[in-house]
Amino acid sequence: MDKMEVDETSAPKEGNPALVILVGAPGSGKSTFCEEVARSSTRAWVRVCQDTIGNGKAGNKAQCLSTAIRALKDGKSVFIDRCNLNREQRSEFVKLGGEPQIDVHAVVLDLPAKLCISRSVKRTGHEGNLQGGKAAAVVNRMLQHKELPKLSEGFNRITFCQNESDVKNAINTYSTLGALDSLPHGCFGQKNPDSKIQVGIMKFLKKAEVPLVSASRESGIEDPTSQTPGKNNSCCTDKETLSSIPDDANLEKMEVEGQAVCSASSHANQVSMDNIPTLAFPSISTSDFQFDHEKAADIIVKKVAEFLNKIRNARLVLVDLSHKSKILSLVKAKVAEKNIDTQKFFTHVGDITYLYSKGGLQCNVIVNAANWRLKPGGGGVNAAIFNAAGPELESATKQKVKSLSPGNAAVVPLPSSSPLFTREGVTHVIHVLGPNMNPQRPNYLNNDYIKGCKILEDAYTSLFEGFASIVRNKPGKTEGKSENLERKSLELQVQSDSCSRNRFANTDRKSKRDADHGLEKSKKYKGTQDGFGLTFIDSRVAKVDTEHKRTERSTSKAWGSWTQALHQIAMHPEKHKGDLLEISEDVVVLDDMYPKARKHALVLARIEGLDCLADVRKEHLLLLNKMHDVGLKWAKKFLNENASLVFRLGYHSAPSMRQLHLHVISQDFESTHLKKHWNSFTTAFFRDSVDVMDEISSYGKATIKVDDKLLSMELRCHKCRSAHPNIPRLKSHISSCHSPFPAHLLQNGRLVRAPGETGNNVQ
DNA sequence: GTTCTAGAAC
DNA sequence: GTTCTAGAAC
Repeated sequence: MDKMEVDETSAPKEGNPALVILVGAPGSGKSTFCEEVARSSTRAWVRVCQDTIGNGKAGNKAQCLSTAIRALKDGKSVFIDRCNLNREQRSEFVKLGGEPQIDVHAVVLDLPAKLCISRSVKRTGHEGNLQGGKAAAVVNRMLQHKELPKLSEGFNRITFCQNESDVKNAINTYSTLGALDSLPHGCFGQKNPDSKIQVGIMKFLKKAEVPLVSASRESGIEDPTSQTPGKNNSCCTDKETLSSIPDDANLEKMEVEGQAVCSASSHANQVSMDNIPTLAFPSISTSDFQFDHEKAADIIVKKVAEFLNKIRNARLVLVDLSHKSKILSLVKAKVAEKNIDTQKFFTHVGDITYLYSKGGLQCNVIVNAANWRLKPGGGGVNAAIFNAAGPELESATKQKVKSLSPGNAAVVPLPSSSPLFTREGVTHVIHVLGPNMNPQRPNYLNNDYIKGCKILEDAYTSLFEGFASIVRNKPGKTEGKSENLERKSLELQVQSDSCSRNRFANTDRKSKRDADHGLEKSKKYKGTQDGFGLTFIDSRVAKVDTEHKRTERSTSKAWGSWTQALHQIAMHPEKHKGDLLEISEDVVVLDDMYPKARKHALVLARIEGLDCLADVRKEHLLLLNKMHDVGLKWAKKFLNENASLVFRLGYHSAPSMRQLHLHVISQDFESTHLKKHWNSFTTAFFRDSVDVMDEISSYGKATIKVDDKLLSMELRCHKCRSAHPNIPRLKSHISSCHSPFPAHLLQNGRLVRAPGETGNNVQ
């Protein structure tokens, strides 16, 4: 193993203070857990309990945080004894582990709700005053919103306990943790991490939460508490989880595949470095764009050195697929001549989309060698990253940027649903476009290396600055005691050399926004930026812009800029191909960008001038029929995937988005995006497609209910018609309402179900 | 204190 | 349409 690739000296020091964040509902036994461990442990444990922190009375999160900080400073290990049932509640505590020598653990007491409730109901004199009858409701409610912790949140170790024997084992594990010991990193004891995904598939995908137990074992760290699989430790009873540990056979296989596999000891090393924000990047332009390797290597080393001089709490990794990579060897050779910290910059051989799961390297941010359209496909890194990240990256990218000029970078936060996020812990992708020296590709620089080098330097500057903006705004685990200093120095440096289009303002809030937009060719600034050899992009943009203005003028209703998206798609579906479910002569079908239910698609009319239901006349009847049929077809397709759904097809009386569109929406309304829209889908404001067609054919016009009262009506369940005080309460009701749909919806085919599903088979 | 919403900005 | 957040409601 090359010394540069892994630094042997950074193995976790033994005996780190541990920050153990308990996760569990009231009655799950958090306090008991802490007390039992503290009683028999030789370590000094401090239990931070929100229920008692205010002089024996309930306190707040801030008090818990400051108590925890104090205890950790004193070298004590800390239990955070509060429910911590969702990521957000945990995040600030996880950040306390910013000091690399603190191990951040989660212990999840994921016991049956029944048990928690019965314990809560029975107990008296509970610290949090949660006991008796109201406990049941509270526990139930809390468990509805539980989010199990993931390593990607910043935990070094997570122990899941699903029954009392698991809890016993975990208590034992922590009780016997001496002052000088540390526990293996990774995920332990989760029986079925995601019940939606088959275990076999998880195995195949090499799940993100690869337990690192083998790593520390093999690296010779003696750990009295780490046990042989299945022996005494709940964490190791899960064979399926264990099987994803790269054992010898797996290692061999990965070598064959040409994947980088660090030795097991490197896993342990990486873990200790995981606290540092890490950027993994491929060499830009040296592959398909045929940029001279020697020159590129010089630029990489120069830019890396510049960046590392500015920012201390970050790490850069140059990644290539093959051990034979010429650019890696060149860069390694050049780095060796320079005074560059090999812990802060090293090379890695492997697939950039499997850095953590296959390479054990935790990288928060990865760089994509993108094309100017920011489209998936092509090949190489771009194809690999878009493939691995799933459609989430494509839509997140599209939302932020349309195109990229050479030398520029665009930071795209990765939605947490993306496999790259869940499996690899990648939070951002930075798209970057380098100079092209390949005559076969557009914008060929005709061997002009003066221009080429300048653009390549700009590309690295942009992408590193993009990374800096992420580090600065989302410090994550780096946010520790030195946070303020670090932030300030970073801010000053970035400000002092900020280029004209990239300004960071002083206030947190503003700078966050700026950073989001700073480095990229955002939609807003598109066409106004200077770029190299990019006239064709800009003229294309200009054309679109004038088109906007023209169409805006032609319509009577004043549509704002954000209302145009659907219209643009209807007029130029080919430009949005990747986002669309279907394109035909008359209609375009797409998933609603912000689905208000488990399935929510739109069927768009493609003719110009048909903006909303009010515009529909008899001559559009055929089109309406077509839209309905296509909507029905897609509803059926969705029903094939999930027969329990029920669909309703209809139009909003007064849509917010221009261009007539038919909603095909499942009636579960199970979506985080459903907020104030409830009444627009469940009152007469929503015009069923079948009714609209009838009205048009009978009267030549559709009934439109634009009364504001409809939208501001009380919130009533669409099935049982019960009223609810607010959206969250309504949502929790509809998630469990088994009433049949009201009679009028059952008529005339207003509801679309799977054959045989009558809706009467409720339990 | 926390949850939720309304209204402005985009 | 969403995002953001002040301040109302609980």
